[in-house]
Amino acid sequence: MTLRLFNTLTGQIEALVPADGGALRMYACGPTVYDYGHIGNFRTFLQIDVLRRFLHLTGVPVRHVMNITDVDDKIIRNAAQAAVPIGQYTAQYEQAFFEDFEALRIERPEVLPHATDHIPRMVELVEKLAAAGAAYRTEDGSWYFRLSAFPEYGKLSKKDLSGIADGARVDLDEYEKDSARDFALWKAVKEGETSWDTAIGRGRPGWHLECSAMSMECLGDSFDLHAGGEDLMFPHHENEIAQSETATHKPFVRHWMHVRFLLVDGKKMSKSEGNFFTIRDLLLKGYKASAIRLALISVPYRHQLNFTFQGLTEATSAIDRLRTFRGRLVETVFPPGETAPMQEAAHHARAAYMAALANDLNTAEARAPIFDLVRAANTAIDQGQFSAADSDAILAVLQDFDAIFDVLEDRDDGPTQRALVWAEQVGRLDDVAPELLTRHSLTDEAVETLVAERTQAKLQRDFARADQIRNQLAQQGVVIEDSKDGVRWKRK
RNA sequence: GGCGCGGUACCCAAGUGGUAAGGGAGAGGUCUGCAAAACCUUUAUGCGCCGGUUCGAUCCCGGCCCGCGCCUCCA
Repeated sequence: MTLRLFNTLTGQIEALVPADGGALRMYACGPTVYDYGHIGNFRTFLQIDVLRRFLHLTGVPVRHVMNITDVDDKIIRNAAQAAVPIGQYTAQYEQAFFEDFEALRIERPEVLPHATDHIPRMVELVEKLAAAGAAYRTEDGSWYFRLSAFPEYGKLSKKDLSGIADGARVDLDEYEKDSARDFALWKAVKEGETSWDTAIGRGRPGWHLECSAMSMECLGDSFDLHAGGEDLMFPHHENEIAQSETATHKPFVRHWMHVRFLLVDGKKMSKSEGNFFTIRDLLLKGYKASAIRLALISVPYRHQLNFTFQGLTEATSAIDRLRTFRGRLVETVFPPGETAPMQEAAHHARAAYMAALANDLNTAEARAPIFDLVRAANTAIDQGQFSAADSDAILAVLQDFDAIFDVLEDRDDGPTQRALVWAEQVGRLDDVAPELLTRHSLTDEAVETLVAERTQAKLQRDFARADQIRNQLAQQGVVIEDSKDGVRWKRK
């Protein structure tokens, strides 16, 4: 099954296949590690994770490169304020970023280049552009890209910049950019700033240059897919195309994927609006990592996602339903054999699920057949028309579902515990939801003991005692479920 | 102003030229000592408004209203 994915460059939904028949070579613009990542950042990374997981599920090997921008204006400014070297400053946020990555179960890209490790490649690229007459140096020692050298500029974002590109030239005496739209390739050193001494002078790379240099170094002059948030389309990706294609005279990227923004309560997230959330903020409020993951991927990547706390709560309930169902299949002993309706239902669910994903990664549509299957199977089980092979077939479908969504296994405790430890370290315990602190006051063994005592009480028809224990456990976040096959409990 | 996206039930959210997936929430019921879980039933003659094309439009075309994003650092 071939993935059909919208291509920003052509405006069409097109098959995404490796050009050379080997691994699909993809590049995603990664984080600038100057602060904690927010849910908007992670929506983009999660959607890219859905893409790579689907490629894997369909047997397409992937070589995925994501850069770490570890030098830029904000980093230099913040590191100076903290009076530490930028490498020390960025290390803590890079570590935090990957902790959040792991909490959300985002798969690690194959290659994670750091900008500061690839300065020579960037310098080479500037030299190459300068030789071609497409880059020039200003009096202060900065280098700019000459937009007029690349007539196709604007082809990705569909902007017509012809009127601006030919705008008024300024006198050479003013030592300014030749054209207002020309963008910086290399920024000359300023007093006290981190810089590199190179053949093109002392300074540091511009952001756009970093991505061109590292992507081509890791993936070749032309590669299959480049992904990022919609805001990067212009000017960042447009500039990457201009630099790269001017330098190589080859098509830079065949397929461009842009993830639309996440809104919070209908508005773009920003610190000034007060609707700005990091993953850690949500974990401390008591939301589960799996719920965050599901909420952020359930709306297809080409649609705006309006993030709300209610949405997180709904995702939590949806996950509970799936986990409960799977638990039922795993724990129940069904009679041997298979039933035609259930085999058919399983087959149909998988086909519908895969087709929805193959169609431009429609995650919302992909969920539906899975929930249909849950209902059909639960009904069949209740009616005693369900066999062991049906269970196996459905578990296999769930496994494929989880190969993308990855929420069925309850691994939520780890991220929450780590967030609590972090909150203590950085002095944010005041932001922790109270129930989170009491939730884990009971060990599994203690719960088992109480559950056993309650079962005993029930056998003796001492329902008052049994209910008392159940209430006590509920207050500590443990839910009890009685069934024919025994007592189940889970942490809420 | 330029470019682009969206407006579907109480909420979230797919989708199709032939009469509306799924999730959540609510209500009633089955089961249960009672709950929980699970299942069943139920909640849009309707898909922003007005025209047009069509045998037929929520889905195509035009206009209007409303919301949002990008155009500057930004996922």
